[in-house]
Amino acid sequence: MSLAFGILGFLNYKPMSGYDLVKAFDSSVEFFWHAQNSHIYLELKKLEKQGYISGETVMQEDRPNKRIYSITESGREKFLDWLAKGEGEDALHFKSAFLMKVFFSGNMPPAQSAAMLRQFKVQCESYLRKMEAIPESIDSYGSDKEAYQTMYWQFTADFGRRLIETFIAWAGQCIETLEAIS
Amino acid sequence: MSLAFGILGFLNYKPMSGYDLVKAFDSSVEFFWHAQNSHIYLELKKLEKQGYISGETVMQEDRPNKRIYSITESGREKFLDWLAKGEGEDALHFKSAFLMKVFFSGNMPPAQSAAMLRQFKVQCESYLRKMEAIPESIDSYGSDKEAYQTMYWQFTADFGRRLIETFIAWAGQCIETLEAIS
DNA sequence: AGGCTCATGTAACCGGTTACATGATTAT
DNA sequence: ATAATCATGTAACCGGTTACATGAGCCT
Repeated sequence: MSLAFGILGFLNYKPMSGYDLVKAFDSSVEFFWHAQNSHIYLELKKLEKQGYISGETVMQEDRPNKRIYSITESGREKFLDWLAKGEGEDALHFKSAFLMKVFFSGNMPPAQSAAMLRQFKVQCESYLRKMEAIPESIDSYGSDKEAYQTMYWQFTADFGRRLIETFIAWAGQCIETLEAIS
Repeated sequence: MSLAFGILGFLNYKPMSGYDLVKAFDSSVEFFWHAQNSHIYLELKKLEKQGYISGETVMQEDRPNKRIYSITESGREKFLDWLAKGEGEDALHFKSAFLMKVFFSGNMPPAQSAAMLRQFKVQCESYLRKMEAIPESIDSYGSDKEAYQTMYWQFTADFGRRLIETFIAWAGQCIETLEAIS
């Protein structure tokens, strides 16, 4: 259900095409909600059929025609309802195949699991460097009157940074422990 | 695919029934891989059909009969292959509807989003208290020769603790920021 | 009498992924 | 020439969830 709310959220800012939405997802919520373009187009059709958004085809000459979607009143209502009610227990819910692998890593030699964790740590570090550019890009994007919107974007970006830092610290300690016993 | 590997991982320790597996998931990997009992039973049938596990019905008098599954050679092979190869980019992948809500929280009054975050923080704190008992329960469960298995269980539990602490610190800072502007 | 533990499932559904397909225009 | 950008989709599949169903024995 959540992709639908993401779409409604973006369309609540302003009308957009499927293509615009793909880019919006990619450049903002990507790290905690990856969306396939195929999925977005599917969901747009569904939301339109349900009356939460309405699309209008815009003819273009030098580019392919496009379909611009706007949120409807009932869509806005649905979105705001979703926003207002807390996630409850689900807020903490997440899935990680990587942690499952760590859980069962007693089945390989410590040297190998240490190598796996070292590789993971390196990945985190390079991801963190990429993330460090995000706060500025948010500030430059949302200027003027949207300032109180961008604050929340900053919050999620900040969480991303903290999460990666936590991963790095944790992996570092696991590696130390593994090195100590071998 | 990952539930399958979780099942193979547990059956690699020792043969178990579906019921045992439900409990095993619940009391160990639950926080990063929740599994429905219906799903586990479904997956067991599938894995048996594929030849990765084999089941044997055990008759009981005072309790319902049960079906004990053991991992096969090809199952063990598949499991170890999965373990050995890294997750690549996917290791960092996760989804959070809660963060999506935060991202769009500019659409409600700051007081309301602050309340949401406060509630979230309280939830985290009570979850953390529950988690603090886990390390001991792991130590008592995996005694003696399994010591080097339990180390990895400790790793994942440790990550869980750090994650929740990160959530708490982050939420605290968000709340402060929100209070400062209102 | 009521609820928990043991024990196993089916059916319908849904959210999301993978793979594939098309085609013009514009920038390098 | 080649690749990227703009722009939109379809079909098959799959992993997982929700809701429901059953029933004996044991504990309080």
